Amino acid sequence: MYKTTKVRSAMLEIFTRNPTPLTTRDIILKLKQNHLNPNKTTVYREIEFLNNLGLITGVDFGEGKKRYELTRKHHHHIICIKCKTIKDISLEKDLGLDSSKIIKTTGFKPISHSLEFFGLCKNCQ
Amino acid sequence: MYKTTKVRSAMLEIFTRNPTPLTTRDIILKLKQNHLNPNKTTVYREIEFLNNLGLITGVDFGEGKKRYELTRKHHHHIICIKCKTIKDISLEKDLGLDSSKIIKTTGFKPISHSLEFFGLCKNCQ
DNA sequence: GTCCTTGCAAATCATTTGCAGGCAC
DNA sequence: GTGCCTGCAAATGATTTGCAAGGAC
Repeated sequence: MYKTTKVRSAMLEIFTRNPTPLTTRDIILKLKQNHLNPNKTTVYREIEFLNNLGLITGVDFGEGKKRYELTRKHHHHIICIKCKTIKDISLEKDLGLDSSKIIKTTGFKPISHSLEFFGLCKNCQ
Repeated sequence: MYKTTKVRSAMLEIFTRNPTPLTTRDIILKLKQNHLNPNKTTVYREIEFLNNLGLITGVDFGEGKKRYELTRKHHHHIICIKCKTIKDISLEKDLGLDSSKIIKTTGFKPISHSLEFFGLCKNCQ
């Protein structure tokens, strides 16, 4: 059975408090602020654990590293190409609408998609 | 001024012949088939060169590595989560429509976006 | 006490950098 | 000959793995 460890509780709390997709580095820094100094291996394994449970979800902005955020209602992000600030975006029309068309034109059965926007935040414009 | 080298010509031809986004590894393999054995550093630098000229465009499926394809009309992809086969997708309605809404709700000025689909190809279903 | 968790060191993988030598023009 | 191109080795950064020790229940 799963165990309630310090790192686990702290990471869940960090994800809960931070609405922004976090890198492993971000997480380790925030754990330090909580007076926890786990090995990065532990953090990677805990990420995998929470991800497998579906509690967190991976996001990739093509930065060469993954980010993770608490799993919640389907949404997208816009990331500032200068300062990397991230904001959520919700599109009213769902892209899933195109499923039948994708099946027809490609033969693929779509399961999920990733849609991320890039731009300039208010400060960096 | 730019020079016409064997690797440069071969890579351009490879991108032209292959409609699918290629990894560095893919490119090196295909160069070998063309009896070229360049150092991977050379390939990375050539990718950067062609990318800076805008001749090729980077694509990221969250695989932990980048892919590149010949630059052409805006489109998206669907990748098979099992065998990694990739197919193009064109959506009639452009997502740029949401720009003004994004500006209003987030304060960000959107510049580009990445939209990739994941699913199962005909064989893997 | 059992077995999940953790730490540490080392390995793996994609990508980058510094520097010296090589080739296109 | 000049200046871009290339190779090689080593560095960097993210992520993974093996194994032995530690801690939750």
